[in-house]
Amino acid sequence: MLYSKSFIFTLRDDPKTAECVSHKLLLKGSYLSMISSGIYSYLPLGFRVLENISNVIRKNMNLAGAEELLMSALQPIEMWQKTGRDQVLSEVMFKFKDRKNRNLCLGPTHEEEITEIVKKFVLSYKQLPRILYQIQTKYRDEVRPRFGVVRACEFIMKDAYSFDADEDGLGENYKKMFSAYENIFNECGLKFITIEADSGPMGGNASHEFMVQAEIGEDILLYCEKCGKYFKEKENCLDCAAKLTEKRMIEIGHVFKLGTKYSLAQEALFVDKDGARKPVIMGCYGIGVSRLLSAIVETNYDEKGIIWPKSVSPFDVSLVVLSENLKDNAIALGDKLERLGLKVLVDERNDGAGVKFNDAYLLGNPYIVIMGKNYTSSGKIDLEIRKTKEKHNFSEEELINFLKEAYGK
RNA sequence: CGGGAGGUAGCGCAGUCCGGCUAGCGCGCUUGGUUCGGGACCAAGAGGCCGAGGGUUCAAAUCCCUCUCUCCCGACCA
Repeated sequence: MLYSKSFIFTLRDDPKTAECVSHKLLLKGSYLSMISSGIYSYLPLGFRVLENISNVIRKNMNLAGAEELLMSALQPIEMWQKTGRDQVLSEVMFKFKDRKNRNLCLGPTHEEEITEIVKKFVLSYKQLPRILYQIQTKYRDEVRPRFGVVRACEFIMKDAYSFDADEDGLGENYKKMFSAYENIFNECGLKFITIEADSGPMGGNASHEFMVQAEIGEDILLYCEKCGKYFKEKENCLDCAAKLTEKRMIEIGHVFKLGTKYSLAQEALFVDKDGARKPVIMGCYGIGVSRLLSAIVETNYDEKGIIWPKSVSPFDVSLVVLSENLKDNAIALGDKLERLGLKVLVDERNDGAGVKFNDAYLLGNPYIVIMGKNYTSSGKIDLEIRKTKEKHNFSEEELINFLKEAYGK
């Protein structure tokens, strides 16, 4: 992909409307475009990262035996009346009427809808257990949207729902999802912690939150420097009694054991082995996909810009060409790398070296490859690792082998 | 929803107290030339209903009123 043909328009100055690091860098790097407060469009770069995150999630959900579907965002209010959550979530729902005067909302979450679907098809214990998930846009009329895509009114969420015939089954699925989440966040380069949480308006009897530490975190946990443990309560460390310090945390995922709250209210019943009709036992598991964009940046950046983990970066390589007469060579090298399955952004713009380097640092792709006077004089290509700043001087063949190895190609 | 800060060119800002504007500056953009391994230089250009509406005044970006949008702190947050 050629830089000059890409929809990449970095800003030189920090955007004024952004205060926090991730929001600033995502706007500055033209990953996002703000439409209104809490409403964002993902530009091609941002969309690439979103897709990469989604694919990490898909891979791990599928491995855990979950099946992907896509539910409607448009929902009739009546669906919510059975569980009473039309009242509970009334404030956050975007509500309106259709031409037949029917009350609709844009789904803020999907427990009710998935329960209606499962109720229709799952009639026997033989059809259990199941895990279904989707990656879909949610709508919440937030009181105070903030930090860009961290808390937005329209956002992308991965929501999964498990269905079991008994508590043991739920326990197993809960564990499966829990460890899938650990894999997902690890692969996304996030240093997360887990903590037991209240289930709040979701209902249910057990839940864990996955959190990363960041300045802009909206939740506060107490941290023990000695034990490296986090606590919710304002006591001293339960292990070593040391004083605790406050840490701000971003919630990136949340898993809940829902039990029968929804299945009872919506009469999602199945016939068990003993012939009795019983409510299906549910769990739900959410990841803020668009929020991860911010969370990853918030925890992976330096003074020059973003440092994407390899798993989610928009490109694998920023190939910077510093001489106009090397353009063709660079494009040829880019093609070669792309045929190996690498994503390469060839910066062949007629701009000074500083501009190109700074943009490469800002955009944050893991490898910066430089073709310039070293190539002209000795056929050598420079490579800089964005994260470690480590530099190499390679022949073309060495470079290709290095990148092949780095990406297991 | 309470408190605070803001809205002037695509982006970042000055000007607002103390009215005189035919509204500036930097970046970016266009054209030509010189540069070309670290946000280059010269020359010539284009680009604004000064957030919106009303008022005061000979005269409003500037003063007054109303509204609106954005950001921050807090409350809230599946």
